[in-house]
Amino acid sequence: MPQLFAQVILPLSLHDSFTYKVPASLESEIAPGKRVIVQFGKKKLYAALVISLSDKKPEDMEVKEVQEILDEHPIIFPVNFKLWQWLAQYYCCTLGDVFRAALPTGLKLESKSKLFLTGIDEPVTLSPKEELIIRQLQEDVSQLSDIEHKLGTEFSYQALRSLMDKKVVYAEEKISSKYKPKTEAFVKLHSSISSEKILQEKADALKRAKKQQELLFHFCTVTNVFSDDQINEIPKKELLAGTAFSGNLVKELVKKKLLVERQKQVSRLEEEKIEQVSINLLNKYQAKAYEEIKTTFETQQVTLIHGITASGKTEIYIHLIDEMIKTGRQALYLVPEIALTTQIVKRLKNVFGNKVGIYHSKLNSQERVEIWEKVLQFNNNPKEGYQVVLGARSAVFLPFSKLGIVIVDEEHENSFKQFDPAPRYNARDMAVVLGYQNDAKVLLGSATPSFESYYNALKNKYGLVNLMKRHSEMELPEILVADIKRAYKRKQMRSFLTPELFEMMETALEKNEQIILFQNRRGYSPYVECFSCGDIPKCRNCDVSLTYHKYKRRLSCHYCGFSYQLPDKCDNCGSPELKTRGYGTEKIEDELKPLFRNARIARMDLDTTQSKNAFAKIVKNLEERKTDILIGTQMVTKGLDFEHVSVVGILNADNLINFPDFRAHERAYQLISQVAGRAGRKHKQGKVVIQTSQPDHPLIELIREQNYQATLKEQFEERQLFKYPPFFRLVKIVVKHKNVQSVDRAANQLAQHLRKHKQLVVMGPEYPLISRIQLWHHKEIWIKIDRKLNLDLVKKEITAAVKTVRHLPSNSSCVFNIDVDPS
DNA sequence: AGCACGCCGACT
DNA sequence: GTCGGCGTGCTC
Repeated sequence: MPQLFAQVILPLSLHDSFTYKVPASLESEIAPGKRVIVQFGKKKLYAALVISLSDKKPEDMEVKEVQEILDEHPIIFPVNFKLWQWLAQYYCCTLGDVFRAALPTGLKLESKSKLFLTGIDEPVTLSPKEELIIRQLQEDVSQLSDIEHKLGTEFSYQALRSLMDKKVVYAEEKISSKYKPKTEAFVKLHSSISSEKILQEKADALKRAKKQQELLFHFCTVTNVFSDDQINEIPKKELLAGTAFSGNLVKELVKKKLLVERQKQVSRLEEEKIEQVSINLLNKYQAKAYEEIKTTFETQQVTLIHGITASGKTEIYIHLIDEMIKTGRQALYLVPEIALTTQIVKRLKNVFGNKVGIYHSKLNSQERVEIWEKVLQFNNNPKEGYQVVLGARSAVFLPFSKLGIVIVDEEHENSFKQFDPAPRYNARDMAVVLGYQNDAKVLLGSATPSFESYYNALKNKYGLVNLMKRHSEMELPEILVADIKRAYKRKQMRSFLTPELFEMMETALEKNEQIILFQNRRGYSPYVECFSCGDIPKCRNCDVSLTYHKYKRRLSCHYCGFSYQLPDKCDNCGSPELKTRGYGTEKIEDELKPLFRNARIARMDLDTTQSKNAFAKIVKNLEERKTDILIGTQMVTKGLDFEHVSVVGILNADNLINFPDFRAHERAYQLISQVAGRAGRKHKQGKVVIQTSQPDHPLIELIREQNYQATLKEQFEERQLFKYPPFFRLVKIVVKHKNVQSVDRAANQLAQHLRKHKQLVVMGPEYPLISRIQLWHHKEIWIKIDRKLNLDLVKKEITAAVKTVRHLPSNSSCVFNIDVDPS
């Protein structure tokens, strides 16, 4: 038999795959899609993924051997790998990047250098730095990276090498599995006890060990032993729960061969007992939309549903999923990260029970591996595996084998786009590709569709279904515009509130109704300023002013996390008068208290939702009407259904409208509409107040009318004129370096190379809004690509240009990030 | 991403 | 003279 070789990819940002010899002993077991341990480079070990096998020996090179096979079955299917390849190509990244993004951490392994004492006790003289390393090893810290970290500048490679030369210390590469199945002790009756009679005899024999006898009887009661609905085996924990029996009694009974105890593998995923309910009936508008979607699916792979907030899209999704899974296929339901609230999760579990898996970033890596396996399992064992997955963007990578439908809710959300690291993918666009590759239907849903998706629908690339009726006879909210500037001039402002909003809030509170206030900035104030010299404290790593957080009394950078105690005098001139400027959510909360003394006020932003259940708690309090006024950032726009919110205030629309980005108007429209959608539930018309200093701005008027079509039209004209999506494709290249001159030079070189391709519109290089982040200087080049051009070819040219410039002298420490379809 | 190799400045 | 900085290129 000829020598077998395996092509593998590594979890590193490398373009090529690598070939390893397959030893004869592993030949029968190796297969594409399985992970193997290989050595790569001098000493590092990795879990690599086999992508193909061949018997051709690679020429002119030494080939190492596969050391071990990690998986019994492939962990991805060929169709999943097809998506990986598409992704690497489309987003101009390596397969290694995709590998890293796709697999949960628990399935990615990398060796660590570990140091050990040889145990030689001959007196050797050691230098102080050598002593330090020895001391760490004696304290049982053996991982090299830990020692380096703990000793900091005191660590020296020279000292380590010298210790190894003296044979006091030796090093080894260790790779170990991060995923350990969870086990639990289970107890069952000993197999020799085969009848009730034997059991009775054995129990009688225990009369001198009263406690043991009692426990045995207790066991028989809880397991219904020898009855029809007998439980064979129960968790020890459950057996002892609520009793005074000790674990030692179980041991005694095991010793006497009455019971058997063993460790059994259990799932980490909580199997809550959730009440199964039957699927809701659709109202006539929902039913009509549902039928329309099915009709479009006959001719279209992808359909967009434009359904206003509270029109009941979720129920339609559930009906579509239900229908699909009855045919034995799988469903993927994608939502933006923060929309993964208990509400949708609960609803889905209610309807689909344990067929549903939830996949999001708050899960730990062990739980993620178990979900991965359950999705994988569906192929061979549909009863045990997950047929429906509700997840955030990374759920597109789960190993589906029989995908039938993909639903992307809130498809306009930019949290579907991954910024960093590569692959910079958009899960909504990947969902469309998933649809084509798996012959699955794709439904994109939004109250304010992204202009890209709507364009595709208008061009008949996607089907389009409208749902413009709110359920339960709810009316659309009334939207009012309040002029901040005028109120200021007339000295009518109360703190940050215009008289219009203030009065509405008072009335609402009197009627015991709830209020949501939206402000797009967290912290107390976005910056502080010295009253005498005008100095504004800035981050020392980034090109931004520091945000003041009053509760922590700290100035902190929202880009790198750098923070320090608020100084009591100006760092520049020593004046004690530091003024806070602008409004963050924290300050709003602070100033609201004296204005509405009896109201219960809560805040929802990144700072108040860090702990695991904080978000759910805030939502719960609002639902249970323990909160009167909720102040929040973007977060309040997502998936919250509140019945008693009658007033929504947008505190300052100016910074949304004036944001220097071609999508600013689209975003402002979406954001304000989404927040506005929180107002007015059941039977009552809600009120929305938009505070702005530009009440006559055309966009404000369009938002007030909730005129999506006109906003779209106005923006389409502008985008066509200035060559922006959806008419042109965009690729953004970010050049980074710790040194300004180096970024400038490299970025200019790159722009020059790109401009050789006459068909490309190359903008820049320019400094972005924040030109330095974590000591790295940034410069951006934007490329506008005509949709008529061959995109693959253009990307090859761009990648080639980046490659050329990267290899130009002294550019090697420059970082080049290619971002396709930046958001 | 690591890691080694090689070329230049700082110090015993 | 050597140590160690970093810039460069390779890893099956």
